[in-house]
Formats: sequence, C-alpha cells, structure tokens
Amino acid sequence: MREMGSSQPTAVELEILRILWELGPSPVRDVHTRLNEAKGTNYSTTVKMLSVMLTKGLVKRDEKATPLVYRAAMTRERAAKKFLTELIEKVYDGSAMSLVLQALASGKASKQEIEEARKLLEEMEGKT
Amino acid sequence: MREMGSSQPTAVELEILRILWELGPSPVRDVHTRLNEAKGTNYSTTVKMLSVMLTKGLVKRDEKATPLVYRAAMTRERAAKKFLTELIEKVYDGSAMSLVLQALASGKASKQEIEEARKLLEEMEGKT
DNA sequence: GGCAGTTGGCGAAAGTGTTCGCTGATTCCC
DNA sequence: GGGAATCAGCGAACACTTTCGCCAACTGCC
Repeated sequence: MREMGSSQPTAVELEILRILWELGPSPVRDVHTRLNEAKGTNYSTTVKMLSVMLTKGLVKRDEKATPLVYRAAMTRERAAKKFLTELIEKVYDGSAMSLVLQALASGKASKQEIEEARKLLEEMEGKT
Repeated sequence: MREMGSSQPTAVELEILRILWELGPSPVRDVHTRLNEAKGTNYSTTVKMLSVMLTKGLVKRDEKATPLVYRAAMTRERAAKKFLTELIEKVYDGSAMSLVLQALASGKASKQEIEEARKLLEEMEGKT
C-alpha cells in the first residue's frame, strides 16, 4: 500500500497530462502521435498509460465518442498549484513562500516576468 | 537507462534530505530515528537508502568519522530552485513564472508573506 | 458479406524504487 | 579477553511504473 487519496503523477503520466493540456480533449491516437515523437514508444503503451491514469482519476474520458476521447481531470493551473504545494511541503515541511520565490526569481525569470509578478502580488495584497 | 546527470530524488530520498537539512550532518542512527518515527521503517532500510543516495551523489559522507557522518550534497535553497525549475519545465514545458506565482499565491500565502515577497521582487528588479 | 486498417484491452515482462534479513566488523563495557 | 550492542553492507524480495505482444472488437470500403 502507498498513500491514500490522489497520487501525484509519475514522469510519463505528467508528460501525457501536458499533451492533453496542449491539445485539449483528444483520442488516443493524437496523444500517441505526440508521445511517440517525444519518446518513440508504442501505441499499446499509450493506451495502457491512459487506462492506468483513468483508474487513478488523473484523466477522464467520453465513453460516448468513437474513438474514445480523453481529457485531463485537472486544469494546468490547478495542477501547478497542487504540485507546488506538495513541493513546499516536501522540501520545507510547510510554507516558505519567500524562499521559494527567491529561488524561482534568482533563476530563469526575466526582468519582465519579475515586473509582472510584482504587479500580481500588489493586486493580491489589496484583496486579502 | 534514464537521464544523464543528477537524478532528482524520489519520495523517500527527499524525506531523508529534509531530515539532513533539519539536523545538519548526522550519523545514520539519527537519520533513522527520524525516518522511523515518520514511517516505521527498519534501520537497514535507512542505511541502504543513504548508500544509494551516496552513489547518486545526493548525499556525501565523512569517511573519517565514526560512526560515519552523512550530509546533504545540496542546500535546501538550491534544491528548491532546482525542483521548481523542473516543475515549470514539466508542467508548462518552459517558463511560465507568473502563472506559477499565481497558483502559489492563491493558495496558502498570508498577507504578510505576500508583502515580504513583493519587497523581495522589488529588490531584485533593481539589481537585474 | 468480407478484407484491411484502426482501436481498445489484458496480462506478462522489464525497469526502478523501497524494504529488510542476514552477516561481519567495530566498539563498548565488565 | 569476551560477550553484548551498535554499525555497515550485500543481495534478494517486493512493490510500483513503464513497456509491449497479442488478441478481440469495431469501422470503412469494395
């Protein structure tokens, strides 16, 4: 046994989620085309991964469509937030926003992005 | 085969890193005490994990000390930055700082944290 | 209807991550 | 020195992830 609740996606699962976020709801074939470009895996593998992810609740599918259409069960933004919270939890065992911010910003943030982020924070400050 | 370079830590490895970050350089016994509290695992497991992590370069150890003393190979801040960059890469396939920021901030950030972060960003803006 | 191509799925194999039993080596204490 | 406790490590077992071979159902076309 492992954790309860929703497990966080593994490497390939995340890759598939990203594809679904980009393409929107898609049949297996389309997901596979992309996945195959990136990793050269087999069609069966994609089918299997999607079915595993369906079991885990990471994706949903439209049973009525033919061929079946899959979509991510979670929006990109929601997922980002979730992963980030988990990350903070795991690395800092709790909240440490400024440290994470610092880490992020000292990295690959452009001047423009920093400016954008600053505005965003100001906005939020007003609303709290 | 997998990736080249330094693999990112798995679940338990991350847990051990966090313990080392909290305790500072420590003998296996101390790490184990903590890990056992959290997960009830065996002493052998801790030893093994540390040796695996040593191979992967995630931790280093002082060979001269008895008992051997382990320490994280990376600071917490550096790790946070690395993981975050990876996260952005995985979820957004590139930089999308403001979105991530938004996700983070809409979560568990207190007014005080937001204020702190804002100041930090202002500072950085000046320096870029 | 009947063939060719596509789709969906099962179950087993291969690859990693995680756990521990067992075994020596070392240290401590009397 | 000698027994008990601690320490370190190996290799095997187990669990979970990822891959795919093979087969059945379906679709479209003549």
